[in-house]
Amino acid sequence: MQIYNSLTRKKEEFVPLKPGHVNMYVCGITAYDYCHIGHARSAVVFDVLVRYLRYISLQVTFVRNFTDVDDKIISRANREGTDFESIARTYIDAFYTDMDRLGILRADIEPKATEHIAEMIELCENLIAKGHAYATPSGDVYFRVRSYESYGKLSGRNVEDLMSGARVEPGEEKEDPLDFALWKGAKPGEPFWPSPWGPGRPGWHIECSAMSERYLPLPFDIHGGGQDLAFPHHENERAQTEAATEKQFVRYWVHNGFVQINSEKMSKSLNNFVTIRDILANYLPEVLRFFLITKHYRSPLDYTADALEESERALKRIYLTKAAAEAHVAGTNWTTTPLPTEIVIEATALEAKWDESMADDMNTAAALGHVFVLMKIINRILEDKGLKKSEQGREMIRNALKLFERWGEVLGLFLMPSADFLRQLKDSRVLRKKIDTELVHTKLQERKQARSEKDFARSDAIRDELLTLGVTIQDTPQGVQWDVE
RNA sequence: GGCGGCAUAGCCAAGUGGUAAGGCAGAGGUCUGCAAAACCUCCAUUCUCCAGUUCAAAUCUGGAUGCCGCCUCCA
Repeated sequence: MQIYNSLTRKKEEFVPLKPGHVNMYVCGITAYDYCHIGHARSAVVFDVLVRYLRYISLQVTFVRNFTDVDDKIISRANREGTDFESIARTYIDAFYTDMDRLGILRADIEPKATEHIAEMIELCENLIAKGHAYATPSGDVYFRVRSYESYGKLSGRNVEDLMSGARVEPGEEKEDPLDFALWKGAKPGEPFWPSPWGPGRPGWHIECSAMSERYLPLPFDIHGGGQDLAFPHHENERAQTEAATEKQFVRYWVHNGFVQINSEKMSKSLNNFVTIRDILANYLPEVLRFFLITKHYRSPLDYTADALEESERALKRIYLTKAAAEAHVAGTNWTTTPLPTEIVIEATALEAKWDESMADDMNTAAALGHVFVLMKIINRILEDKGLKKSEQGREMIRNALKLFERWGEVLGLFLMPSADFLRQLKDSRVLRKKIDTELVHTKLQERKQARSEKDFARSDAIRDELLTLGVTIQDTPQGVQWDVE
């Protein structure tokens, strides 16, 4: 496949270092709050990447860490009068709850920073020994940025440009404003671990360097994370690991784009964070997942309620088609009517097109387009009385269902039994629109009575009344059905 | 100020040299007591603007305009 490498700023052919095997590390969360939709996007993007790599028969070792000690965790613990461990535990548990609902596969290795303090200390010692870092009297250790000559390459900046924005906080003992902390001496009331520089705790960047090197041989193939992590976090990781090991750190850097809320950046000051929980209170997890892959992973994605509802409608259509297809292939008495060649040609081409889209820097937006074409093919057969009974048509639909399954496995979509999805969707809409189902059933009874008396004026009046509540009804041969729009 | 990205129909969105995927909305049709849902068909001679390269440009180059991100914790 082709993948965009942030380091070279180009799409490159992805060739794992060890044939057939991919080593991949993605920065996980800092466990100090509930995950928001931005975390969800990052998680889904790399989840699809792992699933896709496995789909193309590569073995993947996937490492995703947890930062479970950090300034923000500590300050939240202080604010809530508890310890940092309990804050970290709470939000790691919440992470699993949310991500499981989104169908995010567990990573193969999920290290926690506090379990790897020894490796971090060792890395600091190594950097000091090589002259890339230095300890200060108060027990901090800083990385000597100017000692690593390609600093800035990943994020596309040079040290001179960085100088203008750099500053030294009061109390810092840096040789150079650009230097960053590898180890922070403990202040009163903070958690600490013993070290050669006195009690303290690791800086954020060193955690990922230590944990990735601990579990993956260098250089490893893919390092992922959100776009904002490129600088300074990934830049610093790269500097630390390459300076310490004198080996290349990462072969392909992959960064996902941001989620915006109503065209604005999510930020503390705008107070517009939307958590996964907020969304899943109103929408099915699969709807959110679908929405998150409707756009290419490197582009910004704008979250709005309308956009999510559009995804919901689209998914509903897909499941309806899938349900119809499944019911159809279970039938009997087939004919030898041949399928028109143009349908056969289009369907045959579709699988290759889908593969091409995904192989092109994981173009999920294009891949979803092909899913809709597949639906159209299924529906064309189902709607044509001749083709519907045809043996060839049935085979085509069977194949289409197999494709749905294979593609769905990669995208993490369309995996529920159709009836379950459709039922859950209706329940979710009833809840969201606060529909009084008792009232609906009463009204439907009245309408049934009216219809049996051929009192269509009254029947239609009831229908209009329900419509104002957001309830649509359909008269089918199996009786009346209702749904929420 | 430095670095980077984006600009495709009413809206969302693919498309990096060969003549505009897909979705939503809209129009027509099938179905229906009428509807709805579902399905089918139609819906950009054109890709922000200007200049250039080329047999050929939404795609490459230069310029203009507009929007956005990073440079500080951030997915």
